[in-house]
Amino acid sequence: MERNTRQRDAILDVISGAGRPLSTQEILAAGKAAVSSLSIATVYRTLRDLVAEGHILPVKLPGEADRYEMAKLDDHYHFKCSTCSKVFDIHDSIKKNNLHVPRNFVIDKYDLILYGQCSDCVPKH
Amino acid sequence: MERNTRQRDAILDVISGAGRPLSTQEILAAGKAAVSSLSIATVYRTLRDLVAEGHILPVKLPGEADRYEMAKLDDHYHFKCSTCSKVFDIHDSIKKNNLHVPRNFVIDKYDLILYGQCSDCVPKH
DNA sequence: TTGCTATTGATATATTATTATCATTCAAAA
DNA sequence: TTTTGAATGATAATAATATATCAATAGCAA
Repeated sequence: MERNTRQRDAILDVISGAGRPLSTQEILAAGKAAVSSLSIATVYRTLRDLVAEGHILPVKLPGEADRYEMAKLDDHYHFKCSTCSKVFDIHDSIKKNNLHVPRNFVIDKYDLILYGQCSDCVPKH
Repeated sequence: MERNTRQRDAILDVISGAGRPLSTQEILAAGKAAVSSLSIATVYRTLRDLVAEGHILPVKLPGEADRYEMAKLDDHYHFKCSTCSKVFDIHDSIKKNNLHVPRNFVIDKYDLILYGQCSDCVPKH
């Protein structure tokens, strides 16, 4: 129950080569360059398996479908360009002692998402 | 085309009295205390109108339906309790010069969401 | 009060993302 | 090579929200 298929290789290559989280449609489109018959069903199935195996992680943004990126990246948060909708990794972290919560609340983790314009979409002056 | 209905008043009262963002189901349940016939369709319609009029704002969390809170609250971010699923306002902000983005990226706004246990759900020692 | 019509309640429908189904294909063991 | 069943592709089914429909109700102006 574990075969090395061209589809699976293509999908993992696309994600590991992207450098930013990709949507299922981006993965489908880029994967077709390697396997033109690639189907969206295979994309979803393979993503589910790769997540279960710990190779990739879903990136969740409010009101949007999951994107995917390699697991085991350094601490980072995400930047979404409001114009082109691409999401970028920001390799940085905020210090937990900069976060203030009410008495007796306990923080497990946080999600920080920045919104704005990426360098390709910011208006040139 | 603008009537003051008991339903609309009840919904706005529920939101303004909550002190934290509420889901549509929470609004429906709490609103029924004032108008027992209240329907989910009216909740959605009224929320849409209240957003359009600028009275309330949607609070978006990854992978979840919108919650709603009063507009024009001070700067704050959100804390979601992983146990009871309630979302709380944290009246604080992070300084934009603590955020680092690539050259030529421009930040418009950010979303910070903390996850953990609220005071009601944190295990007592 | 009455009458008009915006709003409501109940429910059907739309939307969007993801999963299930199943005949066909193909990876890989023999 | 041949064989076998896991994986694929195409598409139907599901799930979870949110919107549209429409007869009945109820604000509110006269």
